[in-house]
Amino acid sequence: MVFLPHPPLIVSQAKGHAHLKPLALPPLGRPDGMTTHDYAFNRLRQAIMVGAFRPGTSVTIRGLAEALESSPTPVREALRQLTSIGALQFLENRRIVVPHITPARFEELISLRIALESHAARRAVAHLSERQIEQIAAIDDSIETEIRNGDKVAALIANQAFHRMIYTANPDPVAMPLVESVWLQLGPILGIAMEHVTELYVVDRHREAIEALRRRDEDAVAEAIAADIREGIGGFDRQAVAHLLRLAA
Amino acid sequence: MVFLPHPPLIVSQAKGHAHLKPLALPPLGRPDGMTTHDYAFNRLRQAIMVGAFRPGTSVTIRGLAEALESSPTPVREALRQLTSIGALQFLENRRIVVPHITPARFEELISLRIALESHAARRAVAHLSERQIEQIAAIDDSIETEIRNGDKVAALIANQAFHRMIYTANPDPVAMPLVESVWLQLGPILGIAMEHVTELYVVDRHREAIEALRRRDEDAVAEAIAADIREGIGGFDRQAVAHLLRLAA
DNA sequence: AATCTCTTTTTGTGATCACATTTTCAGAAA
DNA sequence: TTTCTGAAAATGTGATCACAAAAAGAGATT
Repeated sequence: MVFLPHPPLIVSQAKGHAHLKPLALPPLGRPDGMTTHDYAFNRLRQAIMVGAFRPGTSVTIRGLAEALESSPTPVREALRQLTSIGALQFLENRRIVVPHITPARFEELISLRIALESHAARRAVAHLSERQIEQIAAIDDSIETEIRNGDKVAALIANQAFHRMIYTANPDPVAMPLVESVWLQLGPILGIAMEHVTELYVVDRHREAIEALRRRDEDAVAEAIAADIREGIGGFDRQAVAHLLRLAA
Repeated sequence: MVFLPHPPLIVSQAKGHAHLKPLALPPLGRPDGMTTHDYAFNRLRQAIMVGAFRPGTSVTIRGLAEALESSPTPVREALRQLTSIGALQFLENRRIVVPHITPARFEELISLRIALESHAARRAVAHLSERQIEQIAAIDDSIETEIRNGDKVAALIANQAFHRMIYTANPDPVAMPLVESVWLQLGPILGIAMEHVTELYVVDRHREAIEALRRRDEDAVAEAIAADIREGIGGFDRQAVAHLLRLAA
């Protein structure tokens, strides 16, 4: 597997949003052999998940094709896939936009995250090896490192890796794609939050979860994950969300 | 909206499965104005959800394009979307197959259905109007009618409509797409089961759910839905699933 | 009969083009 | 200044084609 370097990706916005500065998509290695479509899909997905797009942003097939140095066909496939998992939305008039978020929808998504992830965590406990638990603890350390470095995106990605590593210990991780779908839908507001939050702090439910994993205590793991979400991103109340959305508008 | 009639759809299987008889996809109206891609997606999705494809079946882009009287481009988009929601799988060698199911994966999917749908039901209770509850009761009646008619597919679709109507009462039904993803993944084994189950019987947890809805008792609704799943399709134990998969192989 | 090899066919991929719809925008009219 | 109108540009859609990889099949060899 050879990883080709890739320049930062600048996406020109649709004309109606010309006042917004072009977005720089985080670079992402492209293993050779990977199809153009797959590359486009993963690149966009990653960008949305870490909040590189604002709610309501509209993108165009040709624009992305140009940014990714390819043609409309594979990009359109990638965009269609992204709509299937709730990351994008094809409107009636065929424009492609990042879905808007309302406080109510935000609340639904958080509540769904809690239900889904505490379930996924519970179903993973029995399958985790001691070694895997130590790797999870290591990821948790890296989160704090990234926070100290002030690299919010890196901290966010590490936080997702923490959760993902737990859930995918299950040999049939059927819940993982659904979890990622919810993450993608929360991505845009997360991006806004990161712009307006000066200091990231880590909710220390991770240690609690790791301890519970070591004890193989399914209920405690599920509860720690639920609390982590509730006190983390879930801590935004309706007013805070509405405020953030106003700031971004 | 004009609905055009459409002939039954015969999908020629990939060569390696030539011994299987061609599958007839249930017809589905195509509103004019609907894109070719959308039509292909919905038609295939519906077919998979009601068990028209066996696990392991492989499909080809050109084959489906011919069956749908269109070209590869929109079909490929539809197939890519279907993989995003777990209904299909692109293998390493680029063949497109209906995912295989193992007893363990089946169990995970059922357990996920329970977690997801009892959550979705709970979050819908407060939003259901009296009128909607009566409509749900009417759908439940239609399920029994279809069963008496011996129309398994119609009964299955009505059963899905019953669940869907509850969950989508939520004005932000963010869980619904995830629920449908799980339904799609269970579709193929459901199709096998229907071929080998002579008599459909309805688990009478639906009445229980409806009663709980009338009382606005969220816990009781969630528990009734969970029990409905557990005692319905979830009632297959590992042995039964393994047996069914052997029969289909 | 089973295995290997080489040719033929099938299949997924992605670029391109024509078409219809939508959006944008300049200029006229109120 | 605001609103309306029509031409020009941009955009999504879907069919087609060339290419490379994979699968299938025929024939030879063991």
